[in-house]
Amino acid sequence: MAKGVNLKELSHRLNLSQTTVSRALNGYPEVSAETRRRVAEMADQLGYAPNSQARRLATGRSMAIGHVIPRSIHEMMNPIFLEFIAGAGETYSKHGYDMMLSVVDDAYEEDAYRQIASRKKADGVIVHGPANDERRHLLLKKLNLPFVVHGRIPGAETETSWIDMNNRRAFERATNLLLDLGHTRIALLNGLEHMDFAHRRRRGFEDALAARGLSPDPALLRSADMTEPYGCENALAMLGGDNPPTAFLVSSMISAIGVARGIGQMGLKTGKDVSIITHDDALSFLPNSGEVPIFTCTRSSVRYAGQKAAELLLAMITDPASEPASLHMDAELIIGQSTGPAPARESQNIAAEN
Amino acid sequence: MAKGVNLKELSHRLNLSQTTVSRALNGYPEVSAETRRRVAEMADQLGYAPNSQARRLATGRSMAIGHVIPRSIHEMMNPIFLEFIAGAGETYSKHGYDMMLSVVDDAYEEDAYRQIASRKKADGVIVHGPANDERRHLLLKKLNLPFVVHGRIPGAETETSWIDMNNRRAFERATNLLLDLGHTRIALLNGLEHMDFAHRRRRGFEDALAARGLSPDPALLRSADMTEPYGCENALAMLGGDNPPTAFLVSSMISAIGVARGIGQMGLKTGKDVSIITHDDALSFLPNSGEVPIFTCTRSSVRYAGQKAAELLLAMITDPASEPASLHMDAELIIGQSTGPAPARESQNIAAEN
DNA sequence: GGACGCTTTCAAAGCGTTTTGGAAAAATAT
DNA sequence: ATATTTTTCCAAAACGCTTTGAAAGCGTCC
Repeated sequence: MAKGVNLKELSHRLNLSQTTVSRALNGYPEVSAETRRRVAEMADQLGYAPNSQARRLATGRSMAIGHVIPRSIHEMMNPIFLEFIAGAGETYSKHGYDMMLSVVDDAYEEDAYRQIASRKKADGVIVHGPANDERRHLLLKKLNLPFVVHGRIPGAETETSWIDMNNRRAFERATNLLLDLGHTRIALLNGLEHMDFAHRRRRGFEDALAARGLSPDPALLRSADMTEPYGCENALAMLGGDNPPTAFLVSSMISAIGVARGIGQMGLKTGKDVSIITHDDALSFLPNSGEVPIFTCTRSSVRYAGQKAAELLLAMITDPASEPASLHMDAELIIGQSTGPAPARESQNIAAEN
Repeated sequence: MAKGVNLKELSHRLNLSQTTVSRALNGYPEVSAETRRRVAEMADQLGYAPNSQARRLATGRSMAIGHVIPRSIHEMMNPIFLEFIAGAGETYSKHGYDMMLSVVDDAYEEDAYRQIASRKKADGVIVHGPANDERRHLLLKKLNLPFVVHGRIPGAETETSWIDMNNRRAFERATNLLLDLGHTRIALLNGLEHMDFAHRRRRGFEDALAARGLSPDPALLRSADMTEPYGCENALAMLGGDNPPTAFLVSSMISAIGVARGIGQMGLKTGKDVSIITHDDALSFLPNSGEVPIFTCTRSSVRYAGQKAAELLLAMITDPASEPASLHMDAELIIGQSTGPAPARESQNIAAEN
């Protein structure tokens, strides 16, 4: 309704001191029920809302969480990231925090963190997409800026707070499923393997193979940005080769869709001639959740991860003395239409079947 | 380096007043070159960075742009949105602005705008995904909060600042291309038509048909959230019907991929048996840009739109007296592999061919 | 009837900037 | 040598809130 009413004006109208009004509004105990009521009423009537800059200056807390994202679009700056953000944003709103996004040139990423710390732009940050040679956590520790990692930083698992899915285990289980179905020539279309999550997925894949005495064929391993054409092109190339795979393990639904397209173009049938298992981040615009999902998948809600990461961070900010905490989530393995038994070709030597 | 140096401390070390130091750092003219140099040097050495909250309070400008996004995921909260955000974010960083994202329950959307205004959380906002019965602009005008619309608000085109692509014309041209190729049974898989952009696309489609004396078959019109299954399911349903379409006009690459999948499942070939034209927002993880793109498309970079919208808004904030401005962009019509002449079936009456 | 405790209120001092209104110093003009 | 302008700097007042430290009011206990 009314505009520009500040605390001074409001307290003046009430014949009260700013102190009392402030206390009344912020729920401090040392103010009588009657005054509190009066204050609330008048505040409502005049449409008073505290200026956030002033409050932030006075309290020394910025009530904002920073997310810095490098401008170049790699693995991270993709729909998965958005879904995570959405989840985190919900939590922030619920707790009265703001979300601050900084899109910066790659070269200025470190600078962005420094500024957040020195100019007090945020009370904490979320670190996205940790790489194998991650260093951001060192900087953040130095800056004394609370943070939570989405993913894990190799070698720093115990000294940082993070939330991650069990990537290794998910891909191990997926690979086992394919092996159980009789597939032995399995292609892995992974994300960029300098990223921690992709690295772990690779390990899960290899571990599962190794457990059955198999080792991956380098000709069937790929690592790249998870686009749709990436899936299609590699499916075409591999299926057109002399010793084609009978199954694909894919790191992202988007690429899996590409693989399916490639399979179709070769005149083959997904789930019959060639199997696909993909990881499914439960993105809202790529639902894979029918009664029988299109893709057999390992599924883990990245939106949920966002919510939890935010909660973790907020708790850290509230209690700075708290120990690093972490949340390790297991992905569900969900059977869909894209997998089936390995086609019986020139009987490959699958001896160790039980 | 050093931490917690504030202006007082810094000026003390320099034997200068806060005024002078502030002026030197902010590039005001009334300070000698020599002092400016000294100040800069010491500031650098002590790692001084002005506290943003304090600065904001003093200047009365929050140096932030707000984006409020309702929590429910409709047309908007999708990768297209992210790409727009990325574009806008680049511009903000370049100009020293922060981006503030608010993810709120749908019921609190209006509240979010009110808070941004009353608590001075942002100097302006971007309005995303205007609907046919849009009302947010009225609220924002009342709140006196500068804003730029991504898209157009029907009926308020001249009194608001906006940036949009020419949706109607893009779909008109796309439809004409199909008509020129001999297609007359064209399906339209549109976005949610209570959104302005979808509504315009529909009009472009209908106008093109009407110009050739044709009218759309209601059985071939769909409007929904632009997911992948949406494309596939409708392709299957329509192609399985008695009078199937020979071409699909689709509002999003994601759904177009679904359509292609459906076509494949029917044992048909995209670009030969059935044509597809889609709108392509130039999303980074869905490249459609090979020498001959997979999909014939109308293309318009939504990231660029984000940059421009941000520039527009920043200009409005700098000069509040400025008139509403707008940017109307035409989409490119790009020929890819997904279109071809209409298959000669039981010779439909295509008389008006020239 | 004074000391004590409890509740309720307040004046004033921050928080860390920018900005206003001068003033001292230096340069230029008369 | 004095008057006038220009350059360079400063002390203090915002900005709008929270918080500290103190005091007023009031009932109660010896």
